[in-house]
Amino acid sequence: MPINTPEDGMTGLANGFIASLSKADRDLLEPRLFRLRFQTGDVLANPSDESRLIFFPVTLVVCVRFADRGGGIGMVGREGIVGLSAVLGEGLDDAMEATVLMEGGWTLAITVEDMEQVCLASPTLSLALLGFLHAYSSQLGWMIRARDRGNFRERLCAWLLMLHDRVDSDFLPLTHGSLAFQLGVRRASVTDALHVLEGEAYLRCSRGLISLMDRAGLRRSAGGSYEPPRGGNAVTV
Amino acid sequence: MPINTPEDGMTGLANGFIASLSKADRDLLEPRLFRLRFQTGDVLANPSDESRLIFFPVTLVVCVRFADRGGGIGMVGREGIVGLSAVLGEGLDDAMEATVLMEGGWTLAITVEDMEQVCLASPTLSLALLGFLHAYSSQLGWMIRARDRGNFRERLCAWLLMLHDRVDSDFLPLTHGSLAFQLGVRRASVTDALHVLEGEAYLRCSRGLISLMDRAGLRRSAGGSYEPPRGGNAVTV
DNA sequence: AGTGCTGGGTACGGCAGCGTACGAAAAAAC
DNA sequence: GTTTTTTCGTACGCTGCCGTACCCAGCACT
Repeated sequence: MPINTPEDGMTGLANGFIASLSKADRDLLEPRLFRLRFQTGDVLANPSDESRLIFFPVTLVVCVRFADRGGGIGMVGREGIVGLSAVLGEGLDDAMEATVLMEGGWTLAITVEDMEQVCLASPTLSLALLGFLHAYSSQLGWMIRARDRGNFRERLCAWLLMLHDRVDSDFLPLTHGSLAFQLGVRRASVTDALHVLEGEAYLRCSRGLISLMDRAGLRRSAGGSYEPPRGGNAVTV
Repeated sequence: MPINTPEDGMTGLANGFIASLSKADRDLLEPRLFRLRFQTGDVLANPSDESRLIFFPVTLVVCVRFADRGGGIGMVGREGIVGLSAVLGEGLDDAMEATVLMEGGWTLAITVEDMEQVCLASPTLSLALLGFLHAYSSQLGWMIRARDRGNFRERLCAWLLMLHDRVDSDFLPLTHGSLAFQLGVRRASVTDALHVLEGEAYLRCSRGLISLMDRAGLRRSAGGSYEPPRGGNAVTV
C-alpha cells in the first residue's frame, strides 16, 4: 500500500476503461476477454505482428514509442487501452510499438474482430473509447510540453509520476539504463537528474530500485510538465 | 492551384470530417451548423471563453498550443475538428487554446449542446469522431518525434508541409516571426533554417511570404518528422 | 576465494538552440 | 518625400544535453 497515493483514482485489480463501462457494456465485452502475461521488454504492438489484439492492462505498464528510434512518447497502464489503432485505421500507427516496462504483469485482451463487433453493437462503448482517446491525446500534449523546456529533470519527474500512477507501490523496479531507454536519453543524464532529486529527498536510489519518498515534491519539481490523468470517468459524455 | 499537390486527399471547399460522413449523419448535422469568420491571431478555444462552440474549419487553419507558453503542439485545418474536448470531458484541456494562423478564414461551427445531441442520436457519427481523434493522436506522436531530434530544420519542414496540406496554394503568407511563435523558437532560428532551405531551392522567401518550390525536397529534408495525414476516410471502422 | 557481469559514478569536448541585441531594408503612414 | 513601423539579417556568449569513455561497486556463479 503506497504511502503517497497516486492520483488516477484507480484502485483494485481491474482495468479502468472496463470499470468505467455500464453493466450492459461490460457484459458484452467480458465474455470475449482473456488473460495474458508479459515480461519486461516484450513488445505488444508491432508492424510485423499478425496477432491483431487489443489490450486492457491490469498490472501491466507499457511505453508507447516509435519502433525505430527515440524515447517513449506516451504511457499506458491499467487506466487505458493498447492497440486501438488496429481497429481505427488499418495500420495508421505502424511506426509505433508498445514496450512492457518494469517487471511485466498481466493484461486482459480481445481480438480485433471481436472488438469491432462489440463497437458496432454498442454505441455507448464507442463513446467510452472516445473518452479514452481524448485523455490519451491530452497526455501526448503534456509529453510535448515536457520536452519543450530544456530541462530534462522535469521530464524525468513527470515520467516517474506517470509510472507511479499505474502501480500500487512506491517502489519502482527500474535501472537508470532502462529509464534512459524509456526517455530516449543517455543513462548518464538519468543518473545526474536522479542525484539531484535524491538530494532533495524526493526519492532514493538503490541498485535497480527507485523508492519514491515525496510525491508532492516530485510534482513541484515536474514544473508544468505533469498533469494527473483525469480520464476514466470523463467518458460519460 | 498548387504546383505541388498536398497529400491530404482533400479538395474543394468543405470540411473533411463532415465530408466523410454518411448522408444520414450529414443531414443530422448540417441544419445545426453556421458559418463564422476569423482573423489571424484570433483564439478559438480558451479557458475563459464561455461560448462553448465546436468548429469544423474550411479555409481556416489553427495551431493548438498551451495557453501559457511554448510553441504549437498540433495543427488542425479543413481535415478536422477544433474544440472536441468541450464535449468529451468538461474542461479536460483547459490549458490549451487554438490560435488562427495565416490570413484567417471561415469555418463551420456548432454549439456544444447541439453536438451532444447529435452524438447521442447517431452512433456512426461517434465512430467518425473516433477516427478523427485517432488521427490527431497520431499527429501529436509525430510532433513529439519531430522535437526529439536536435534538428530544428526538420521540424520546420514538417510544420510547413502540414500547413501546405491545409491550404490550396503554394504561397504561405507567413513572417519569420509568426513561424517562430508557432514553433516556439527564436525568430532568428527560423530565419537561419529558412536560409538553408532556400539554398536547397526547396522554397523562396520574400517579405511575409514563403513560396514552396519543391515539396518532395521538403519531405526529404523533414527526415522522419513528417507523416502525411491518412485520416478522414479511415473512420469507416 | 576467484571470476565475470551488470548497474552505477564521473569526466570532457562538442554542438544545437537560446537570449539578447543591433542594424538594415522594405513597406506603410503621414 | 519623410517618418514610422514592420520584417529580416547577423552576431556573441551561454547552457543543457549528447557521444564517448573509463572505472568502480555490488551481486551471481563456480
